[in-house]
Amino acid sequence: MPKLLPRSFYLDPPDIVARRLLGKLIARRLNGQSLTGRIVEIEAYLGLDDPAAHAYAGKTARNAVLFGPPGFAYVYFIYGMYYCLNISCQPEGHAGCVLIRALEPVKGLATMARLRKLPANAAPRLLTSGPGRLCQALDITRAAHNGLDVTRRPSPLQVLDDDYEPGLVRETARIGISKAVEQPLRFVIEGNPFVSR
DNA sequence: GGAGCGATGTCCT
DNA sequence: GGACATCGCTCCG
Repeated sequence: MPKLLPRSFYLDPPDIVARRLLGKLIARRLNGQSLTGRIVEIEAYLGLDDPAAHAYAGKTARNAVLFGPPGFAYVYFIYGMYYCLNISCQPEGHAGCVLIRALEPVKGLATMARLRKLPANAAPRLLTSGPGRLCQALDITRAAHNGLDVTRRPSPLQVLDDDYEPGLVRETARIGISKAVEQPLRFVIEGNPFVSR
């Protein structure tokens, strides 16, 4: 039986937490069904000293969750179309987070395909490989999930540990940003086909 | 299989 | 007004 990750799991700096979250499960409870995916790609965003982070400019209404306690979902709307899922890290007052960039779909693939508006037999790679895609596949929105505690039971959004051991972890530069591009704060499971692009 | 680009809402300057 | 932690579509080879 997978274990719910406790709040203490998220107390450390984002790069530590990001690496440690690889291989863990995101479980989305939707209409009595469980949509589950394994984290295979993730990025760390630091606080006030990371120009690429949303928290860089200081606390605003949008990013307030980042400055709160660890273990809470930070969901934001991007490019007028997509949502991205983050989890806050570090003690209250420290604005670190991790961005979930890709999942390996585990359970509920047919529902994920429907939510992505793809045919039921669509390639699994198209379901959750990318931060915008995985939010669509799991029906994660800012209105419903921003500020949600992911360490609580029950919850529509949880992070679980099923003792899966990821193989080799590769560390790379982050994707899609224009500032602090050189920092190696992206972590992927080496060779996993569900890593984005 | 890769480069180029348009779609489209929200927030900050 | 511009930037934006994206995606899917074209067009080209």
